[in-house]
Amino acid sequence: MAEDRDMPVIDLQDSGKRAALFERIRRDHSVEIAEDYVELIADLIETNGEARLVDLADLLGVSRPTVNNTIQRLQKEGYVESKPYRSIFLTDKGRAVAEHARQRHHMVLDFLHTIGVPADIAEADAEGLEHHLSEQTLDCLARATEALKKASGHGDNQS
Amino acid sequence: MAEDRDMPVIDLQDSGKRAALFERIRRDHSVEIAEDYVELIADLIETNGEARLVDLADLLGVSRPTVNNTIQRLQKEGYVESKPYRSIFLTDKGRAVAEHARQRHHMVLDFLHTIGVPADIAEADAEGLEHHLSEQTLDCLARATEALKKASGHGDNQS
DNA sequence: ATATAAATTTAGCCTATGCTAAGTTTGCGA
DNA sequence: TCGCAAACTTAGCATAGGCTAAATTTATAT
Repeated sequence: MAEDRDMPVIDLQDSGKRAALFERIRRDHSVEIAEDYVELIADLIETNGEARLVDLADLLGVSRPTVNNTIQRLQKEGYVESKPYRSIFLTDKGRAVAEHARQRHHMVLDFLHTIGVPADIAEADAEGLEHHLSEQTLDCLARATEALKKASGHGDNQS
Repeated sequence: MAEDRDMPVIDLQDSGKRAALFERIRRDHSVEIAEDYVELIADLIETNGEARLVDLADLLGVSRPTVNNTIQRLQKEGYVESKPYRSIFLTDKGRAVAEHARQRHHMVLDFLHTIGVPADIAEADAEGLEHHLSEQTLDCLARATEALKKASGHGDNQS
């Protein structure tokens, strides 16, 4: 069991590089919620014709005031638009983010299904993963998914 | 490319299921930081013999008081132990979490390398992804990595 | 031995995200 | 039309995670 195991080998010298990684994580967090909201708002508008605060709260599992707060932040940041007591709309910026988020969501889900993760677990994990993929990783993931599909179904592909 | 595309199809009926997914995300967030700290503390102890607050702060890219706050929370939650003005130690619980986190980190990194993500991008993405993988997905990911390695190098491709 | 530097802690502030309880507005039905 | 219920907002609170500035403690070097 004497592999290379860990080799953490921390350069206390240049901690800046490592610090930058964590900085990205922290930055991502604030974007994550925006993406979840915006994606859900897009879905609601498509299926219901409008996005109401009360539906968002139910679907997100948080209280109405919480949604209200966040919507106001998202409005300040230019993702959504809404007038008091009216339903919520996406700005162009918001729509772009929603579309992007949805693409990533589909891709991650497709990948997870392809490697054999059960549907419900895939749904849950995708929700967490989709916010942490760079464009390049997304590309590689798409190619890997294709490769795996071909490899597994080379004789006969089910589904 | 006219696939099934979106099909959001929101069940306003049972929003509980969807809400549970987001609840998991929120819960994960509080665990994420704990994992990052604990993993880093383990690395520091291995390489330096001890984990000092000042090194953690530098490596994480946050201020010393911030680390101090978090360490105190982690102590309350039973991950670490430290007496005032002394360096930081892991509890058994903390060591277990660190080991688990490290395994996941390695696995994610191995996978990302295998699908051709450049090393520096893989490092950055792994940092975000590793906290959002269920055990089952981790298993599937390990198998997929093996499959891809075999597939790409089955004749004798270089590296 | 003691001054000084380095490390840690405390105090006080900010923002984001949650909450409940208590107003307002809107809109529908009688 | 007008009252009431549902939807939304405001107010006030909590926690987590950031920060800077100012103690305080520890360790080092002369």
